[in-house]
Amino acid sequence: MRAPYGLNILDNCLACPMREEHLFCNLPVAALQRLNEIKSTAVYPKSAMLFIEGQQPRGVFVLCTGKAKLSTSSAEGKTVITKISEAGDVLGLSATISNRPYEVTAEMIEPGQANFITRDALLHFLREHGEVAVRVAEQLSRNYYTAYEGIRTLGLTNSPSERFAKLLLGWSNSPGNGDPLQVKLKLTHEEIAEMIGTTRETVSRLFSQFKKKQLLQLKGATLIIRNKAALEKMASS
Amino acid sequence: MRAPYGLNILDNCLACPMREEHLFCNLPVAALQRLNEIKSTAVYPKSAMLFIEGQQPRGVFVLCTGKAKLSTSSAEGKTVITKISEAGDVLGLSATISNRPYEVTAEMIEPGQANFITRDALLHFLREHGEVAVRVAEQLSRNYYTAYEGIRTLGLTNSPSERFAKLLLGWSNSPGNGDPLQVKLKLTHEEIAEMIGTTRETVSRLFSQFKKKQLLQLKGATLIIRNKAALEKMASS
DNA sequence: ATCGCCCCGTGATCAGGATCACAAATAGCC
DNA sequence: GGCTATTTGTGATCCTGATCACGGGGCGAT
Repeated sequence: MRAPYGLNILDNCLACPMREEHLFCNLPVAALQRLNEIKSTAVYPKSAMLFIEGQQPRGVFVLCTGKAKLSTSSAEGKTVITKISEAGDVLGLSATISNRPYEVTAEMIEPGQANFITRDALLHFLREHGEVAVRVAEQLSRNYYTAYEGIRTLGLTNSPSERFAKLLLGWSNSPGNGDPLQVKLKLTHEEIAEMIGTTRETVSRLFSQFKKKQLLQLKGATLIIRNKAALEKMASS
Repeated sequence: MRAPYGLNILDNCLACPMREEHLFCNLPVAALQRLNEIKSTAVYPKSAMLFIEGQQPRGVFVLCTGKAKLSTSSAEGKTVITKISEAGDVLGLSATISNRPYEVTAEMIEPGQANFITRDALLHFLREHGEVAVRVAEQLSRNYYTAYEGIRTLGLTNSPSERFAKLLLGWSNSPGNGDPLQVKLKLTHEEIAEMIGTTRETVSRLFSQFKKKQLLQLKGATLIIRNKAALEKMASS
């Protein structure tokens, strides 16, 4: 098996090591077998676009490895990142289900593999396998909750510092990862700014301030949280 | 049939005059009949709470008549209104499906009737009637899109005036209603502020400015849009 | 090594809203 | 019809973060 971009390919969903943790992948064998037949697999380099905001939905992408950022932009070039997707996420689901244009752009920020399922194949598949439709509804609910959290933080929180604190805590409470106080930074200040609705400069200043206040520390690209309690107080202020 | 709060009760979904326009109500007769059996009907006065953010989901409400506002609040009492729900909307769906706490508070702002379906009954119903599960997925996708729009406007738009213009245009393009240039105002400035993430005072000033600029006009509680083109330019600026 | 490109840090300025504080107006309500 | 409670208009002040500007640093290509 070729390994472009230095990655191993997971060709068979049934043999996928992460199958169990992934909502959409942890299916009855029969369904998964069928899924395995209708999917096509590809590996993407960094900054590859899986799909672009406004395109007619071609189908869904199941992210197997790597990370992607989901973003939306305004006419004037301002951008918001709505989510950093990780392995196991299903991208483009709501657009594909409802047959409306993709509402976000999905761009790889870490190279990885994604399985693609065309809209037609997916719809057929869902009709055949009712139990999967429930998964779809679950995933949609999840997406909704995430979007919803976004609204809460953007709407209820007018200070960038508060949102910044929230973001840092979100990273440190990363799921599965036992509350690490160290996080590898993978986003540029610009991208962080796009996540919390502020500017690059402000993010830069926030890092400075937070360092000065002993809330955090930077070792190269590793972020160390020094005073979690204080961050939590800021975040919920 | 009693008519509390001056409203007629729609007791039978099959005979509902608005059945066709409502995504969740326009079902095959067999399914609707069953739905009719498992629902319970109630009429709510203004400012009645259907459910409150954080509560365990008891089930869903199908709004038959009237309007409700969906909102979420922070610890410090700041509030965002995420949506004004109209007849035909299904409230509490994602929370009920995923069995997570209601993520918003639903409060009637115009008295009306709602049919309630318990979580258990709904889940049974969905299993029996697969075609309805598709409706649910559709409705969830819809909700997602709405939430998503919220993020876009809150995140990409930092000026209240822009968001205000957007809101006005949203009203004037109200669905089904052939682009009326007149809209009956039903929200207080405070509530409008909560929709566009600003303060009551700013909304007041925005109305003044927009009137001065001949963009709109007020006749009592009726809003008349005077210069739609200009509003559109502001909204997409 | 050198160039060029993208990131990052930080200063100076500036404006738009948040906030506070009243007064006027309106809407319900008995 | 009058009375209270809510809603609205508007002024004054203040302050945060957006914007502009520029220099330094890292890193990959050639």
